[in-house]
Amino acid sequence: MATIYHVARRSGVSTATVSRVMKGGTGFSAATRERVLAAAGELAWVPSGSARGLASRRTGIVGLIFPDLDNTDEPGQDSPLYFDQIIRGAERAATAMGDAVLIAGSRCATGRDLVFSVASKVDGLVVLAGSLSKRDLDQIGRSVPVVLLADRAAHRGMDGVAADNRGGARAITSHLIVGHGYRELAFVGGVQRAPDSMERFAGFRDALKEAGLSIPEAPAALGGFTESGGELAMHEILRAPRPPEAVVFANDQMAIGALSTLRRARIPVPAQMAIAGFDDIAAARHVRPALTTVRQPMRDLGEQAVRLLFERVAEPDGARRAVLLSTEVVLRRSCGCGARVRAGATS
Amino acid sequence: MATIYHVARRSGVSTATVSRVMKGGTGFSAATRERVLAAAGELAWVPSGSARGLASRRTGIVGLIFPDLDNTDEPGQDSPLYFDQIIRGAERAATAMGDAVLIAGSRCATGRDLVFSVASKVDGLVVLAGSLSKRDLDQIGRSVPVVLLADRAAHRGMDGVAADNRGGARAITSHLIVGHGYRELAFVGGVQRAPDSMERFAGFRDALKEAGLSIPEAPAALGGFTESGGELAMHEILRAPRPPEAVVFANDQMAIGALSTLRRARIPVPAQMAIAGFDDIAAARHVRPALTTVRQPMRDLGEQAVRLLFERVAEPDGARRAVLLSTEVVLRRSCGCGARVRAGATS
DNA sequence: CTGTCCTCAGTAAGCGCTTACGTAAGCACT
DNA sequence: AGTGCTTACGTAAGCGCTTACTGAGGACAG
Repeated sequence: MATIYHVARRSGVSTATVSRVMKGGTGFSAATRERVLAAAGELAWVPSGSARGLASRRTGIVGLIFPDLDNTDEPGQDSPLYFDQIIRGAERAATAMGDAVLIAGSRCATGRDLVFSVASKVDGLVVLAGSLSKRDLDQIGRSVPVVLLADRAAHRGMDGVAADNRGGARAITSHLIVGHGYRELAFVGGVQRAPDSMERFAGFRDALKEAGLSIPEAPAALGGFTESGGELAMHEILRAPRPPEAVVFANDQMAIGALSTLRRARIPVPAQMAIAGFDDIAAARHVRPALTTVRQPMRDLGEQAVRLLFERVAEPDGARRAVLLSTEVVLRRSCGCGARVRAGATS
Repeated sequence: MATIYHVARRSGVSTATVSRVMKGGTGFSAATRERVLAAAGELAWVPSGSARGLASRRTGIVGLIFPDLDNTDEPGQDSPLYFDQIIRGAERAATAMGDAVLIAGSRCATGRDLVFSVASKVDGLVVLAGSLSKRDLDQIGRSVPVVLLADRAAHRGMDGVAADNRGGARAITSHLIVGHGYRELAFVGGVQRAPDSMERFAGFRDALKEAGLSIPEAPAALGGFTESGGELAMHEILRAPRPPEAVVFANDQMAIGALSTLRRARIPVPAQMAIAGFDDIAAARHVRPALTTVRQPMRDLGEQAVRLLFERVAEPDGARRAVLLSTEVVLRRSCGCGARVRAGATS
């Protein structure tokens, strides 16, 4: 394999000049530049990323840590976390700065080690909520800059970006109340104490309070964030002496499961019961009735997180920042809206 | 930031020993090991990936090049290429070997440069079909091992893995003919000369020939792989004096678009016209009628590609290999099947 | 003619690891 | 005591770049 020395010799300059040309800075003539580039081309030389990284203390890579990339979803199922959109957003922001994105799931066999190995290869890390224990997070934070993604509680001294779950849930619930006049609403959570679910429930309660309706202490049911969980949750709700007019789910998957249950029970949606989800996964448009939901700006989340990371890398001691991205209510049939209309954004 | 020297001094050993301990090999006592690990922990030391890479000529990273990660899909739309599944498969295989995955899209502003920059940071590259020109591919291939993903034509001297598009299309078309007795079939392609589309069309023709039916020269229409393209293609097909009984689409997106057109035209599916897609995207289960389609083993593709890459890295001069992964017909309502049943795999 | 500044380019000292090689000590067996 | 093997560890030479420093030469002002 060719090295910078070969290229330098072949083009008759020093390695310093080759380096300068490759970095694209200044300090060389046009003629020199051409000679160097020609030599590099002829030798098919690609500067070693490792050597560059070592000498310049910048790898040109940002890391993205997911909780469980390696999960065993049925193929053909949506991932509840929209990994791909986040990755794309991150990739876009990184590419704009000439960086690449290294990804890793933390929940696999060798997860923890992997994370540390990734940390050693990057200039900074974007960590999704739930990927790391507080301890590991702290430890990692001591060796590279970290931005938390979708972690409601900005960790001590770390930057964070998240979607406005609470505002989104409030907005969609208000739409149900104000736009359609429902007075009996229920909320279905994912799993006990899941931060996303709790925030969305808080937003749900905000809207009820605002409308002067009575506020439940806890979600009417829990569905584990899955379709089948949503089916069961809906069964539970139907068992109540007086089922609600509308129910808000903590994510789309559960809402879609609930739709199946309702179809089987021959309960017309939205005529007899209105349904709303959260996330706007791809399937939400395709189920019948199409699902009213709240869109999370997943791609923007990834993009902003990486931007924040760059800022932190450039200025390690700047003030920490917590960015909150607004969500968007997407109105479809399941809430009772006739046409597909989009409401404004929250916050 | 701590270095190996600090750790060595603190634990009273040489850097060589620290290195050996970190690599997890042999050549040190248990007591030494503990001392080193303790020192490393106290100093929050993470070995520099760059330095490691430079000294050992292994970065522990595999690269994944996509054509257009940075595309501007509507959020909430499926990506036609199942990027996330491929990424997961790749990540799984890489993680199993202790490696991480670096991803990059090649079609963005700085795409080409990015690809070369990625090439310099990895031990090998998995390149998706359509990401690189033959020239660039050759050039990259001269500096790192490359495995082609989903590229029908294994490039000179490169390993490749792909799904059995032709076999899958043949299988699903045969099902339409043999299973349901349709004799008038049409095929809708994506874009002119798109390799995937052409292979699937070839499989479609195989099945017709096998059944002794007359074989069209070209697809009945082209839909550009998008939903709206599928809607238009179906309009075109309906304009024919005698529309077919069944139509096979080169991907699910177009088939789903076609379903919309048919619903609006009040043509019952599958009663009056049967529909089949290709890919088994998430939405295929959710549209009504649910879409009969062919599942591509996307995750396996990613996994196999990375495995192949490791083999090539380990043995640079071994014989090149081309792996063909079988596809699976997924029967749902849109072809005329009553219940959701799964047929066997192809090839 | 001298001093100053600017441009283009070379010299060489690292960057933080890995690893080939060397050494010393311990042990078993002559 | 000598030989040979094994284990445990240190020495030091890189790996292929970047960059601070230095310098040569030319342009230009005084």
